[in-house]
Amino acid sequence: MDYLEGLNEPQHKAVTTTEGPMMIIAGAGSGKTRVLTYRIAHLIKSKSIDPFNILSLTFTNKAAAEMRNRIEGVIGSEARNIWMGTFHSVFARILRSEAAHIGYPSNFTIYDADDSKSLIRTIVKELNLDDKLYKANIVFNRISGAKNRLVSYKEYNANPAFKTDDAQNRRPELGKIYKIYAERCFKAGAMDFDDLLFNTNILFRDHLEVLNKYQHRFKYVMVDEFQDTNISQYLITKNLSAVSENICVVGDDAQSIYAFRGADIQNILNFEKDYPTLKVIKLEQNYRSTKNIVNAANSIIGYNKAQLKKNVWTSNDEGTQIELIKSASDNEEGKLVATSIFEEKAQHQFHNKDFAVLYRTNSQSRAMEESLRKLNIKYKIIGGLSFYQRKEIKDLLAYMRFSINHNDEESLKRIINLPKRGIGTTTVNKLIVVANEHNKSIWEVLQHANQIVPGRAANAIGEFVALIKRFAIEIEKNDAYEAANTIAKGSGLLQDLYADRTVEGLNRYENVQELLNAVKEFVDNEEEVTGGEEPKDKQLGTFLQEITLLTGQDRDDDDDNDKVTLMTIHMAKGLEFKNVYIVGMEEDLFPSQMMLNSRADLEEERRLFYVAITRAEQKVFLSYALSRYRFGRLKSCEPSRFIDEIDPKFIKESSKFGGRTTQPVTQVTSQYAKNLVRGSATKPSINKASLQHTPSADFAPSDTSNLQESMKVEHPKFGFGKVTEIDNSGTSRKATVVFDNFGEKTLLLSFAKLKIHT
DNA sequence: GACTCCGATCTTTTT
DNA sequence: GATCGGAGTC
Repeated sequence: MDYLEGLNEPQHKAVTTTEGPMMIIAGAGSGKTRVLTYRIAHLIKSKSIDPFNILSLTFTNKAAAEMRNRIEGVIGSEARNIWMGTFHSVFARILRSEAAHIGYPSNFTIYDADDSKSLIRTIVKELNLDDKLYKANIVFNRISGAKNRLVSYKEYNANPAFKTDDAQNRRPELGKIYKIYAERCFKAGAMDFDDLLFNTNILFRDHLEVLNKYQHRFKYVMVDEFQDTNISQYLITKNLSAVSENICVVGDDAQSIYAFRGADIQNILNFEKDYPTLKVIKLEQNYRSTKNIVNAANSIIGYNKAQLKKNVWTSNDEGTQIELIKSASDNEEGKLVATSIFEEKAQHQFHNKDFAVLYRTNSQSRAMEESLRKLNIKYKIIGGLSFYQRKEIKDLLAYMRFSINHNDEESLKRIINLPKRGIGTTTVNKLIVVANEHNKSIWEVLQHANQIVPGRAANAIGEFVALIKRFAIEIEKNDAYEAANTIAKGSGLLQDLYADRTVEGLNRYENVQELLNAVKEFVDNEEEVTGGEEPKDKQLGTFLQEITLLTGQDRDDDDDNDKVTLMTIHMAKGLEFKNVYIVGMEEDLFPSQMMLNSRADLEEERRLFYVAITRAEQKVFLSYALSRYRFGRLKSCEPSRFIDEIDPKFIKESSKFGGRTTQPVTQVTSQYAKNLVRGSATKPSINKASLQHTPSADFAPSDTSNLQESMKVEHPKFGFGKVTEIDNSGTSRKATVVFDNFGEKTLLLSFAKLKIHT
């Protein structure tokens, strides 16, 4: 088989070992996608397995589509029949055809996180609970966590452990909210993201004949990014492959970064116990990065205790050291990074697309964008506030959703008075309360509105109902594009936006047009995204499902590819770039203070750092600022502890930018700008002293320029220690310190946070 | 019921 | 620096 040529030994084994349970531990850059692709091709070509019997779960739909293309290149058009996609999209599809078994309509709506939180807010209000205490985010996370561990609201309320736990957190009513939330979703014919997995589990648990059907269909199951699956997902795959036991999981424990949404690293560590005959293959050779990058990454991840043994290595070139860029403020950081990209491009003939800027939080993109724009460097942002979260888009989508599923409460609330029809919140709330009290569906209540609300509102509702009925017929009869057009025009949304001639209004109008284009593209597009046996249908409902389940990377449909990519580190999973800038390398930002406060999981943050660095093929830049705007306030920052953790051999300060005298910050706060407009402005309150590097009140590092051997020092993280060696030989000074509790460490003096004790 | 203005609050990360 | 909700007014 020609496709087997050029594989190294473990890769070859991973491709050709097809039977029985198997785990592939794939280090960063070890050619995992290649292995997965060829493995499927091999199953079909050499083992004559029907593509129809293969299920491959990937991290993004885009990855699935690309893999399908590559397999098609090897085996031909048969590849179309492989079931491929994300957990959510594959099982949403299965749930649609099996919905009746669990009492759902097959046209159920999928609630995104915004819908879920909005519903939670409504419930909290209805129960007269304190919305400061029962914040939508907190409640939602709690419910989500329960569902991901397969705890139903009944089990939740029956288990005293949850009760006492909630009571201790001063939120005793959480169980009640969970119950009402679940009931309301069910009544609205809606599933949230977690329900897609939760209900699949219920379906398989309670309907063995259904499980059996899929067990026999999916004779070979593959799971990519296994380290980021949660218990719910794990159980689905385990059940599906219980008959054939041909389950192959691929993952890297060092890249597990989704514990916060229920991913359980124990899945990977316990897999062996569940499958005693498990074969384990390790892919340890890195083909992506330079030696310097691989070794630096290894030196970081070495600090983690929880990990499987593996030895990632590369035969690639040595490469250059990681460069450290220091700046006075977040705005200057943007400037320096943009300038650096500009210069790298000029010096080494790189293209824009060879660069990625990675950050911990989405809000960090702003400063970068500004600077890149100023230097005329094209960029694109992956993730963040997506197109589909814009108000005008959500409004139109809500019309579509409600026209398909007349009980979708969240969509109804969005559109019933949009454009204004004289149906106010008082009326809507009354209707919802009546529906819930009499256990009637919203749709039913709407049709008898005249018995509940005054004549004028009732008339308006009557017209609204007629409108929706018209749309429903339209959707039934026509393809998605025609239906979407009718809805956009018939609802009055399009005219409303057209009438608004402001810049924002024009923008919104264009966005809606763009959405309609996307529907058109969907209708025209012959490609299948999810795979499976049915011919692709061009119904509006299918379009809606696809866009709700798009992952961040899926949404990257920019035709102009030569752009610098900006995204969070989470979004960068599975991608690679020639050069990577990791910005905002500051304590409390990365590692995130929030993460450390809420879950105390420094190791996950470190894995995130590991993921970020290993995206790069050639060069890594780390950047930190000494001050940064957060919550509209300028705060001083200290360099991240992660910088210290890199073995100094692999890192150096950027000769171009390190230590340059920096501009004072001239930005003013939004409050100041507002006051200025009102004419009541007081002086801008930028404190110049705050620009100086003052890590924390109780730990002020000393000037290390006169640090000498055998001096006693203190470090904020490592505690007390003694200097054993000062190294002045290189471009930057280094000190070796033996810490009382942490042993010997070598620190770069120019940014070492050391306090000298004389 | 619609509209406007002000202040509070928030920011991890995502399907 | 954006969004949301509440209060006040038409």
